Amino acid sequence: MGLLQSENTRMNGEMSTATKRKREDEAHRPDLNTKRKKLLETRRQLPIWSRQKDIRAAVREHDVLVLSGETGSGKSTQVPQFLLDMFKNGKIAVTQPRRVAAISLARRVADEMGTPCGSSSPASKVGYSVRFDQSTSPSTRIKFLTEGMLLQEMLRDPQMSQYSCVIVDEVHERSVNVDLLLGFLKQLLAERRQSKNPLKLIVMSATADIEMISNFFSKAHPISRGHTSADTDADEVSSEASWQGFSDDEADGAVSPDNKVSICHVEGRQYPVKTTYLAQPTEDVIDTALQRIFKIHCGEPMPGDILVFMTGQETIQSLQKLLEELAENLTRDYPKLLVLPLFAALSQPAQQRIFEPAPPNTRKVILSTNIAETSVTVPGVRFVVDTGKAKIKKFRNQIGLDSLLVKPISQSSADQRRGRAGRETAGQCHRLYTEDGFQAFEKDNTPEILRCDLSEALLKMKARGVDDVLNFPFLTPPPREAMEKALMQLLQLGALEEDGKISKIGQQVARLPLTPSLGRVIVEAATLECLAEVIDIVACLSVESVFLNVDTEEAKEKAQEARQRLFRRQGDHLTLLAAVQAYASESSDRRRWADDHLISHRAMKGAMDVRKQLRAQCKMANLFPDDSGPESDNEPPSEAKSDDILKAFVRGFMNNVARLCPDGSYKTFIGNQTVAIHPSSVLFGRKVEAIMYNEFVYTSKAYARGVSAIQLRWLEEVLGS
DNA sequence: GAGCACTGC
Repeated sequence: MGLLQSENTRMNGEMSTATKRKREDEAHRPDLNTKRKKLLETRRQLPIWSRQKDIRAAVREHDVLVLSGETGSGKSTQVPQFLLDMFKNGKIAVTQPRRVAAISLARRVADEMGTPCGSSSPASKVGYSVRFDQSTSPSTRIKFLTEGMLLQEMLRDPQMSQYSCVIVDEVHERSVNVDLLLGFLKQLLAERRQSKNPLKLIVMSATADIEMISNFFSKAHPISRGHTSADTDADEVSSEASWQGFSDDEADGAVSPDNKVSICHVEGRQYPVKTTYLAQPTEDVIDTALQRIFKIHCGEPMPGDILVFMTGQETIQSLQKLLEELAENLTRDYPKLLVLPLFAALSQPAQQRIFEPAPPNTRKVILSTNIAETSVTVPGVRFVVDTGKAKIKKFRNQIGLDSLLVKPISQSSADQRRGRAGRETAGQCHRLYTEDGFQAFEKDNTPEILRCDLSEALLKMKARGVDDVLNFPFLTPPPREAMEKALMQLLQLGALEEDGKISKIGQQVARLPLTPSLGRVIVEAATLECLAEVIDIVACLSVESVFLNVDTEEAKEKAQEARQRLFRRQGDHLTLLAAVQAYASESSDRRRWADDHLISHRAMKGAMDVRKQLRAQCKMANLFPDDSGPESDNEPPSEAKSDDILKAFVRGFMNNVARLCPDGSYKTFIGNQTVAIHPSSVLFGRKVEAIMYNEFVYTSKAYARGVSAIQLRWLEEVLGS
């Protein structure tokens, strides 16, 4: 009752809108039903439709179902609906790696079920929850969430008691979050099996790795006998070849007949794609791509757009220039060519252009980074040209440096790229490498957990009560040294006690949507009484670059002039603070202000969202001094306060300090590595006693990003605290 | 004097 009450109170503020929405929904109810019926026809055509009984039986009889299904099988939308009536007392959670996917799947499933979506009506059965946007109702039965969101929920409610079933989708992408989730869920399954409220888990992944995933779930936990399956209807289990209870398959007899994991494969629906390779490896992939694009354009009938996978902004823009020059010279016998770049840093309207239909008699060529491999679906593509390379980030824990280098992609990544040509009709994939080259690729992408700084993952585990992180059930255990390095880092931050248990500070940090270093900065700022200011800066650091890149000399001068008022000699941190304060106090036209200052409006809006969230969380954690609200006054900080702000950052980034050497270079305080100030920094080209930086990235050389000038004596001061 | 692929809380 109390809970219900507060739920109502919370909704009160929006009552008028909510009531209005409800009336609208009721008026549209016949519409919802018509839509549902119409969609039912489409659903029946999906490959997965005929497998409903199998899937239900498997979930009834086993704790875990590992389901592989290629693109177009319909698994993400249908499986939750197939299972819904089996879980009368709890919700079904469905995780997705990306926000847009979670939201659009929720909308689609709501339409298919003939129910309103999310918070639009209290009767809505399908909702979603992503950062900054939670849309559920008291009647929500199926909830789509991002992986990170479910992890946060798990920290607050370790038993996940509101869910009877968790579906983890797109596991083959192997984000750190999905690896953590699966480890936690494996432990939770064992706990909940003993309870009145057992948990079912469905893991959905690409075909290649279902065996390793089912091994993961069946191995370390001993088989439980006689678990609840009162309503089992054995007749429903079909014996199709692609369907296996694990016992049929396991030759070594390690798993008993009533094991708890089953696997199931569902065919996808893709059009055939003809694949070609080079006979000889190419020296100049841009030139080869250029020639191949023209060969396709001049040789293949219309319609059919071309999607080219490349490594980054720079190569994309140079190929775009070459293509446009050559396209000028095309005779009237050929269709026109429209070249469209696609990468994440591109403005939203520029990205939208790929969805607009091309003018008559024009073929689109989309030059894209990896963004088109998973995040963005480009319509109308019949031809894929694949350079076989991508920029891949890897953390080197010995020196605490991220490298971001061009590397060959994996075979599964190459196949994913190829699949982009067969979504609407039969297509072609032109691989700009040899078949031997393809065979030499790694089979799968290296899981992120083997490539990243582990401190955040380990802190989350500690916060969930996993004391022995070295023996955590990892799908792919990271090297011991990497984990030890991360534990050392957490200890140094004061997030762990000497005995390895999580500290009070660690608990506070783990709840924040930040890396442990940035979280520690927040906690330090609270004691130095500069929290509001530090939140503003941290908010900027956790979004894409606030200051826009400018290409031309002319634009650069203009930007320099417009931003002059914002620049602070101490460095990037106080400059970001000045930018946020100026933006926040701009009451009339913020977009125009951003444009005038060559500041990304999108990034600034993102920073304001993060700021709001961090302020709320810090208030909840009582990090603000008594009665002082999180509202900063937008006053420029005094000299002393500026120093405190930077000291707070030094507390979280003690290993990221470098001093100026007589030869004019900067060398890290720990490890004596050479580091250059990144050209995007306001300190670029300046010489100061010492610098502190948030990121240490190796691209063409080792760069420091997010840089401020500090005094070396602060280090001792901060360490004393 | 030279520039970061992509997600997520």
